[in-house]
Amino acid sequence: MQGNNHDDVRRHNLSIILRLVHRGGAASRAQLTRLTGLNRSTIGALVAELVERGLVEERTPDPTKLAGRPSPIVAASDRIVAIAVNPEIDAITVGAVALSGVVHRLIRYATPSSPSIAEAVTITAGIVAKLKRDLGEYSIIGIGVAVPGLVRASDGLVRHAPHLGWVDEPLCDLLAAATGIPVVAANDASLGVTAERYFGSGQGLTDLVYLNGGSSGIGGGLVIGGVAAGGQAGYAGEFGHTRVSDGIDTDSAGIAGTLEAEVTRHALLAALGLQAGETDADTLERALLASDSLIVRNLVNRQLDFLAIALASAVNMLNPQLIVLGGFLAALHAVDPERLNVAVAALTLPAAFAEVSIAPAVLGSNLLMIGAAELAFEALLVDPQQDRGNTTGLPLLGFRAADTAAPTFSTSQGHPLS
Amino acid sequence: MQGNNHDDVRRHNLSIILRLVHRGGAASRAQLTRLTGLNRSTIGALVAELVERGLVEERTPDPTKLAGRPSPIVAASDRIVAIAVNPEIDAITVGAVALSGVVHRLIRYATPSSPSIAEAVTITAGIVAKLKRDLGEYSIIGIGVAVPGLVRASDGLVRHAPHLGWVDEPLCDLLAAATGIPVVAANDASLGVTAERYFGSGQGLTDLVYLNGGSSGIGGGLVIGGVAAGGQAGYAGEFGHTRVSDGIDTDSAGIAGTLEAEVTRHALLAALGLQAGETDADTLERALLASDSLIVRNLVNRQLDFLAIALASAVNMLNPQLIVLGGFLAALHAVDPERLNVAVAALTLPAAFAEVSIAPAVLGSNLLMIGAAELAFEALLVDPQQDRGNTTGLPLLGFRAADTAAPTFSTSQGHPLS
DNA sequence: GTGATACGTTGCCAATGTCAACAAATCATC
DNA sequence: GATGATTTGTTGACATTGGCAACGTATCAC
Repeated sequence: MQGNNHDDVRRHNLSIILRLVHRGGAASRAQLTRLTGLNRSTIGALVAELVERGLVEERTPDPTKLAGRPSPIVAASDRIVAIAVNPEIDAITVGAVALSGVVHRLIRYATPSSPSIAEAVTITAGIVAKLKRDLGEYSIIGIGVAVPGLVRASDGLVRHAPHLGWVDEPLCDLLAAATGIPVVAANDASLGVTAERYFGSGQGLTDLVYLNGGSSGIGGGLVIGGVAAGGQAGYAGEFGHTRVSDGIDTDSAGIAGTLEAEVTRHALLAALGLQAGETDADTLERALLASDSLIVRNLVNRQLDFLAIALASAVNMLNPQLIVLGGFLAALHAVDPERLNVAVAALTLPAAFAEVSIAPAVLGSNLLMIGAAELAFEALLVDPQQDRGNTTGLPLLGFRAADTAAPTFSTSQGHPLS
Repeated sequence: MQGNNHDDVRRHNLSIILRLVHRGGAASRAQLTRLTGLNRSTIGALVAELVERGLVEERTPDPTKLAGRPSPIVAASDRIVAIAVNPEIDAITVGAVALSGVVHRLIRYATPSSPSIAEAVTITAGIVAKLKRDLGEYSIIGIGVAVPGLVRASDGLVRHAPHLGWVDEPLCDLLAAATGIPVVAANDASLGVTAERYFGSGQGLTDLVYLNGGSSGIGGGLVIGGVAAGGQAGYAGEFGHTRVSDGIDTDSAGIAGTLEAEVTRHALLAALGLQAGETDADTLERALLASDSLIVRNLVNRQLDFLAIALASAVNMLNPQLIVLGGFLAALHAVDPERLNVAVAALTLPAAFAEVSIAPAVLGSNLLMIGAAELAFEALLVDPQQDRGNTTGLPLLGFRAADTAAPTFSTSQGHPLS
């Protein structure tokens, strides 16, 4: 229950403009005027401040067919960069993502075994140090980490990452100390839903359920009423432990009859005769679609029916607009979307089912990079004036590398923003 | 994505002060200063505006033991009134609830049979007309209806109220036309969670799950991330249709093995040898606690275990701080809270279970009156300046009865606010 | 009664968005 | 190519609002 003062208005308006150009792509000043309802002169002043802070750039107007004075294009800067990190069992992936959506760098560092927390921090810090040098002229405003496990929202403590064997590890503090850059972390599936919500199949929706099927289990994330729902401590979205049967098989948490116990990637691979380590999501989907084995088909149907029970629970409880399926759940869905639809319809209230869609995730391998970068950008998007009070005259947005060697890009590719 | 201007700041600040004194009870100006972070002079100006609009009243300071000038007490007005309506199968209950929390009137109109939509509107409009006369000097700002069924949030259409037999009834429009007062409607359980959240056991919490057990089934409501989660169309919270077993019994929607199919008030009453129509929630709870029948105890245990499955799904999915149980679910809980706790713990992730509590609803029979009134107050709380632009000099907040007959109160009782 | 403390009130100030008038840049038409 | 219509950026005056400091006021402790 905080009161508003003038600074809040300015901050809010700057925040809205920055969010619009970051998430919606470049927009003309005239478009911003219409979208925000603010006055032309106000937009002019706000954009000027964002330009001065280096957060957006103004480009010459696009040639348009309309009469009238052309409006300059406002685009999020390529030079404001977040570092996205995703530690996994066999590799650590690090990306440098600009506010504009451009992925400047994408580095996958394979590890011989599942990294300990110390190894993960050391490896990441090393990659970050290199990125600092390479991206010397860019402002690195933060690091976002997508963790395959439970992450406490308040301080980024990794409560339990079963896959990696981490328990109660202060990942954020360690990585911040090792790099000198602010670090935020969250559950990977929560970040997946963030990415899908802003840049994927959930654009513009307010009530969104995301389920991701990974090799170690099923996780998910929620957007409810337009806000990412983390729950009290950030553990929301654990769909894998939803009860779907009276079976006795247990999941990773030792609970019987859950979605994660009944619907597994492992079982699908085994039925197909594929090796776990060598099969990515696309390969699995192609193999499932190509298979004419009755055993495989029966397994798929069985898993789809269990999945439907969990989705039905979510639909009845949350009345979402869209359910997004990622990982091997997307592959399952691709085999027989109609079966899933019918099964969910049979278990839900007609009114709630009427306007829900079930769709595969559209963002591919960059999903977690985009989500983790978004997490790191959030502080800046909430308050684009973070460096106010700075009297040095220098931009203080996050860390600025001292080294100014010309950057060379190994990867440079935009979000599917437009 | 709307921009802020000056009016928004003022509106927001007025809104916050009004919410504080409405939901938190009377507060001194000095307290408001501390709570909002606003300046003393600003609080003075804002409170003066609210007083002028008749929304709050300033009282002489309470005698305090502190040194210094005493601060006037700001309290929500008794004269700003919302009308709460709850149609049920055997009666229509109408209450007149003041912004201060005082319940000026509470009228239960018994109906010989389940009312049709036309009957419900006519009966309600009659009671409202009488309330208008009786409360002539008061401003009636709106009507809130708690409907036992699915209500579309966008326009208050009653999609399906199985208990009453209503399908796609434009209740809000009909009642607004019959009374001349703006009407809003929502699902009764959603309003229950609103009431519990602001005035009951969920005060100050941001993530809250509410399940209510009624004679016709099990409904519920959610507060997620501090906002009431209605889902895309307002149908969220239908916990009754969560799958809890592989059983073949079906619920009111024809779905088998759901919470509502396995956990019923009817079965409890039958085991106790009680009549449905004559047993209220308290009586049921006392009978359950007093019973030493093994059959009853086994049934209770069975129902508690099924309830635990549904609650565990909610905990894993939503990571709430509190689960509130109302109606006969509170009675079930009272019999053996520990059994329920243990059963939920066994089905949830330890991290998510660690900080969740399961508690009975504390608001009694006034629950829906308070929730429905809150729904009607919401527009005023969002924008206390609703009548700006009014040049007549008269207060235009909602309807003002023409008749000024001195009101006599049949019921006058405060919320459990303080 | 005196001082300390806490708080309301008042007048001035700074920040911000709005508005209206004007300038600039484009398209359509002649 | 000149002209008008249209759209938009720019500029300066303006209104509104909350912050702030000085002052006044009401209580308590001694």
